[in-house]
Amino acid sequence: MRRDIFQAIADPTRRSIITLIALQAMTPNAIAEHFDSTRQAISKHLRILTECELVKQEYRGREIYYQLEVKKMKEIDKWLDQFRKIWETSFNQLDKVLLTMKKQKR
Amino acid sequence: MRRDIFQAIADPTRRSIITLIALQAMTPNAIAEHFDSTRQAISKHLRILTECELVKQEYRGREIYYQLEVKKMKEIDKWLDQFRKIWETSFNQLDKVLLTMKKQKR
DNA sequence: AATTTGCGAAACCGAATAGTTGCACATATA
DNA sequence: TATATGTGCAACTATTCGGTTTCGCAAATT
Repeated sequence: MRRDIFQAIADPTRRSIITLIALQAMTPNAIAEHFDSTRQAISKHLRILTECELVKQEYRGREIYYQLEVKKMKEIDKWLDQFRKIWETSFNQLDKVLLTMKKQKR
Repeated sequence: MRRDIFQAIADPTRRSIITLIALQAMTPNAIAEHFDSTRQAISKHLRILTECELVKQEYRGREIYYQLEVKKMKEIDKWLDQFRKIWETSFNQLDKVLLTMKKQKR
């Protein structure tokens, strides 16, 4: 199923899960312990995160380890690029204005 | 009303609007011309974007000009920082963990 | 003064969402 | 072999979401 990564990170619980499994692979049960909702609810979140490839699974016996696919996060970073350019240039424009004012002062 | 910025950028139409008014302030009518949905639908999106302060309004007569508040986008960038640290390491820590797990498996 | 234009708000609707409970099933463990 | 454990899936529910249509109102235009 095709999933939107921005829709995936819209939910605060999912963002917490992402942070939780960023450095360590964890099982659904272990993850669920960090939240108030049921294991099934967490499982649903993991399904959504897996569907948009933000999270990868590794099967070990009856356990499944989930862990963040960090590379996928770059997509958000890439989308931010267009705005990064703006907030950098708007800073430059401010410098420009300040510079002009200094020049006029003389 | 308190709004979540991540929930705001979850909708593809809203992301398009954001890009559209990133460099130029625009009226709802002008924005709506770029989409298939009605002006009222766009107005709803603008309301949500305004509520989470991603967009600023400027009243001019009976017209209202909407423009992106670029600074607010930095919040997303800031959230990405924790993951940027991970993907920027030359030897991915995540791969390291996986390797350790595979070794323990043997 | 009468009409047109630009806008937001309200009421409504179908679809999606996030949560629950109750299962089925494979894998460990006794 | 019998039981406990880890997991995903299905069915159901309340709520939210994105869209439309209809309306009211203020500002511009005639």
